Amino acid sequence: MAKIKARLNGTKKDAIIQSAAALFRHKGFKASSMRELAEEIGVEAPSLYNHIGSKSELLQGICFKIAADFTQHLQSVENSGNSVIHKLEQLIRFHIRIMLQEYNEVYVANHEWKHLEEPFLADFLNQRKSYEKRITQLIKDGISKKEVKNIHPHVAVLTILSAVRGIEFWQRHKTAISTKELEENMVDHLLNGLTI
Amino acid sequence: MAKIKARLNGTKKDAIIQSAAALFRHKGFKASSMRELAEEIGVEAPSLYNHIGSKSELLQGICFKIAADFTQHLQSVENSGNSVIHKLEQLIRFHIRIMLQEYNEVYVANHEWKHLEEPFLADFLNQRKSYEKRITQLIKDGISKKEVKNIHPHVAVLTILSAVRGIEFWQRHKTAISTKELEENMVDHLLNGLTI
DNA sequence: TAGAAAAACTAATATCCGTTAGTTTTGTAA
DNA sequence: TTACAAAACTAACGGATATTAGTTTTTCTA
Repeated sequence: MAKIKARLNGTKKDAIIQSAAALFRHKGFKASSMRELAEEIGVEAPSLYNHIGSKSELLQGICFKIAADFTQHLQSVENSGNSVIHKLEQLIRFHIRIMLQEYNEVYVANHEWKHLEEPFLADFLNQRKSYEKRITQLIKDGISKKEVKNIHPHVAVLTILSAVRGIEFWQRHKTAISTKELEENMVDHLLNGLTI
Repeated sequence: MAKIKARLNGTKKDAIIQSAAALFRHKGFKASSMRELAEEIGVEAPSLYNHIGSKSELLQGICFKIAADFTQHLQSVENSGNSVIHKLEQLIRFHIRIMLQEYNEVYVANHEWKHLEEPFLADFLNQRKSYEKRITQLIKDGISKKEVKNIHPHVAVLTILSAVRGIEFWQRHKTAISTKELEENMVDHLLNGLTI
């Protein structure tokens, strides 16, 4: 029987990908070896290849899974009939939650995508670009509806997406503040600013 | 005579560090080889060792140079007698400027520090922590002086520092917007928010 | 319980890496 | 021009890497 334990739901391949995400997050993709990954799972390195195709494939699995999650959520936000500010709030909250929930995967997608090989690299970057573009359009709509101040839309998107990525740092202080408090404060800051 | 050209001001070692920063930024530290670095400079790999001690030393040079720049600037801001909001503005503007000015070095310090070896890794992380802590204290002061809204100070610092790091992405669109416009918009967004 | 399929193992390979040793070339100063 | 020092070169080493081939063990199914 396989020594590689599948999580209660999911294949062994999924279990490997999950371990890989943790390892890649901790050491970086290039600095992570298949031998290390195998050891963490309790198996010899070549045994991994009964379940996966290659090391690169692991990175691809992680990056495209996360990209799909974000794209799908954006789609549903766009389709909701809410105000622009409310849509932005939904997006910010989703980013924060998925960052806390699937920390390793999101971190890897954010930091290690450059080690994707073509044509996956180009595909990934296109998806990112399209995601940014759609949020930029959202802000433009907000400006023309006078819901949002007349700010440079692309700069605003950049500011929001980057700020939200910073939740990565929060993993260290997880106990010091609740998810809810973190969410409320960051949403308030990004939408309403710091001044009284 | 040396084929390695020193920049008009600076030693050959400095020229190597500068090339290393560009290479590490583009491919990541672990994925960058000394042979690649040498080729970019127009020399064989072993020749580099007439000027530098090791690959690790290059990363150290980059990371600690940037850390020192930020710490020094924070010191001067703390010593200025300005209001808290103005101090925050100064910090944000400095981050944006140095990010645009020393892009490669800042990027590497932000993304590749985890490949520092001990005791340098611990030293670097301590400096980061201290930097964050001092800005957190700044915001606390602002709150008690009623200059800043009653927000969670650590979350605010996180939001600002992360947002500002996102200028990295801006290198791609450099022509589309001026530094000044970028600065004004981001400062306005982070201090005053998005709503009208 | 027998046979098939899945998944583990060992051994090995070719490649790449940072770095050292030893030598030769180049530039500088007398 | 000669001697010294700086910095280039070639060759090579020891170690790590992802992956393959071939074999044995384990597990599932009938």
